[in-house]
Amino acid sequence: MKLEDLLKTNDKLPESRKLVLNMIVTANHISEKLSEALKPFEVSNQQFNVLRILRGQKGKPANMSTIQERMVNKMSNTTRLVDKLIEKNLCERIVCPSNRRKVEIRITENGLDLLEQIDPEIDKVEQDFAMKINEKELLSLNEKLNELRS
Amino acid sequence: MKLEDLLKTNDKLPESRKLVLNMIVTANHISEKLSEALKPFEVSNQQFNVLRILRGQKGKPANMSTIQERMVNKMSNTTRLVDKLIEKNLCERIVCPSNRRKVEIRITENGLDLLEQIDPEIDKVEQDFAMKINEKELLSLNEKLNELRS
DNA sequence: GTACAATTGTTGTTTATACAAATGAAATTA
DNA sequence: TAATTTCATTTGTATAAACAACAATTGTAC
Repeated sequence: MKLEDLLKTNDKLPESRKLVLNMIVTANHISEKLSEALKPFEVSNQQFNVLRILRGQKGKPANMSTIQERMVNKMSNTTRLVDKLIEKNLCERIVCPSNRRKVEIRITENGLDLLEQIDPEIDKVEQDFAMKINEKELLSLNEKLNELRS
Repeated sequence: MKLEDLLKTNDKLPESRKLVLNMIVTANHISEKLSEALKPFEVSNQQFNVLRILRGQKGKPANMSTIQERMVNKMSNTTRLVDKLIEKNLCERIVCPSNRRKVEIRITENGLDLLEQIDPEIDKVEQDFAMKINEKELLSLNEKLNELRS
């Protein structure tokens, strides 16, 4: 959908402003699709993000700072996010034996099971989204997005 | 910055997933730049968005539903957002005389003055961001983002 | 005109987020 | 070894967002 139609404006916007608005609107759009897909599983985008990070550890536990630096949305409150996951028995927290300032967060069997159920749904959302452009465009778009953050 | 470095992952991600993550991360990045620029003026991204919509009315008042449909982040609570702007004397609300369910929101002189101060700062952020790619790429990127929402 | 549905905004409540300060443990240093 | 600094995480608090319920006004059918 054209940006101007979406924002229902008649004004001619400069391309740089269009880019900024387009980025934000498009990212919102895909975030909504993701959270819709996650809804039946009762986990938020952020909670899902943490679960995937924990699975990515492949058995090794993660501590708070590791999770935080790998998150898509850097947010201050990883503690409370992990608390939610623990309540749902999707991960567990143990005080690190070698350094008691640290904690070790580990995904549970339960959490791994849930991720396996969720995976195909998320793949579908991601592919439906990316499918809108062709393979070559996809690769170049990913490169361009990297450049925009430099 | 490369996405994999940003998320500090060693896993090879499929391009469709990269696109989704890249979009979200890049949009967060630009939103942060915007809210940094707005900070000295003590308005949030959303409040700024509403102010620009009101200015775009060119003298005509807007009602709640108009504002809502033009907002970049569709959010339920336009009422309270406008309340904040009224507190700061940046806009005013009058009950619509022809239909008393409706309200008419109008930007104040004060609000217009503030926008004039803010404008160059935001332009700068937008241009710094878009500058990272060349003019031709910028145009094609904007088109591609439109397609991704279709 | 009265009843009923639709429209337009507002409010209440719960949950999430941002930022700063506090806690408690470990490492450093004097 | 006592005091200080640094580190890793947690907690407090204020603000914002999401979602549902509510209220007021209008339009329409009878």
